[in-house]
Amino acid sequence: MKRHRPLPSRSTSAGTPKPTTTITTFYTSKKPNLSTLKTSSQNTNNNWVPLNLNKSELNLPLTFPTGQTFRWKQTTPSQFTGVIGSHLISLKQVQDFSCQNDVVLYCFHNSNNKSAAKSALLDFLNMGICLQDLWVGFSGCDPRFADLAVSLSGARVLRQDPLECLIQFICSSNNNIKRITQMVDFVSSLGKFLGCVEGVEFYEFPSLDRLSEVSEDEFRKAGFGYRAKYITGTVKVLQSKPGGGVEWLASLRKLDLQSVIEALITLPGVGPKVAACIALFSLDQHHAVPVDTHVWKIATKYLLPELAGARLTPKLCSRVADAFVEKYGKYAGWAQTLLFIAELPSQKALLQSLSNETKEVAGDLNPKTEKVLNF
DNA sequence: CGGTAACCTGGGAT
DNA sequence: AATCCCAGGTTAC
Repeated sequence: MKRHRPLPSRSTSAGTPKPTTTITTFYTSKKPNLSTLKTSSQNTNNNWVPLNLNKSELNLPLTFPTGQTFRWKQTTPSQFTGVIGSHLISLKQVQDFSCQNDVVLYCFHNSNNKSAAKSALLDFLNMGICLQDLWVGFSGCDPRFADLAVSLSGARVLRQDPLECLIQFICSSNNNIKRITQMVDFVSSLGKFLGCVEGVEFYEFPSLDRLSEVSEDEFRKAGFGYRAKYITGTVKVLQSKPGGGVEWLASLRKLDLQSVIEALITLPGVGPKVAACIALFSLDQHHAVPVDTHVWKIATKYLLPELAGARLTPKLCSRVADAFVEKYGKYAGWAQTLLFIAELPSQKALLQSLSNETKEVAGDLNPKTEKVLNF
């Protein structure tokens, strides 16, 4: 149907016969020097501090590795590590036997200013919003949501830095998680090195100016494919904004969803889906609903069965988003997040095994299997 | 203006 | 072995 491997495209390396794929070194982004390494590895004796919440407000594995950020890494089985601004932070979930519940702890690896780091963390976690309250509402208007919520509690929407979010989701288009992560890692490595945790390197996200120093060709060599020109193009447009691109992005937080989407899709590489992701995950647009292939399947299955079989066009895209808002209200994006997670192969397997525990025999592993019975 | 064919890339299915 | 298909889409025709 589609797919033809045509002519070498116009813009890039037409005249340069590349001696095959030697991963050239880019912009030697200052190798981590010994002193920084030292300050960051001192934290094997770091102190963990409890956050005042439990698993139903924040479940780490249902929040970090589920596609809203590609910058956080699982550094131990129970621990996730990432960067917020210039703060290198780990979170981990442990059992608290005294109250029969899981507790989330945090640890600052490089922050002199603990209170600044703490407020940055709470802001990033969107802690001003009570997940349980939202879910009570969603469960009330959707019994299927209520079922899923029991097994998947604590799937929270983060409040990320807009530039960081924008670049990540430009990388995500028509792409798979593994390669998206590689690409985001490359972008990250352009920023200031902050330290290692469990052998994993962490960097501050690069500034717009730093990003503008990287050419389309360099992004291509780093494996960005046709998204290379999206990145350089978007960076250029942002830099042209009066007052600066970062300010411009931040100003979108005060606008209504429609205006936010319209503004974002003027950036190259940003269409309706990516715009909705940026709006929801970084611009306080809680009712933005990113409609991708997964959500489309969910919608045609449960929400708009009359559209089953149709292809996902931009128009239907917004129709699905509208249907979500109609059903779930002002925080429809948060509802979508859980429904999306439930569709992920990993979670699907988990839900399946949970049901099998009560059914003793592993039955149908077909992902098409409808909701599992709970006795 | 709405619908389709290209588009980088790599892994898995046919 | 050669193609096709898909992965949290966007763009240009």
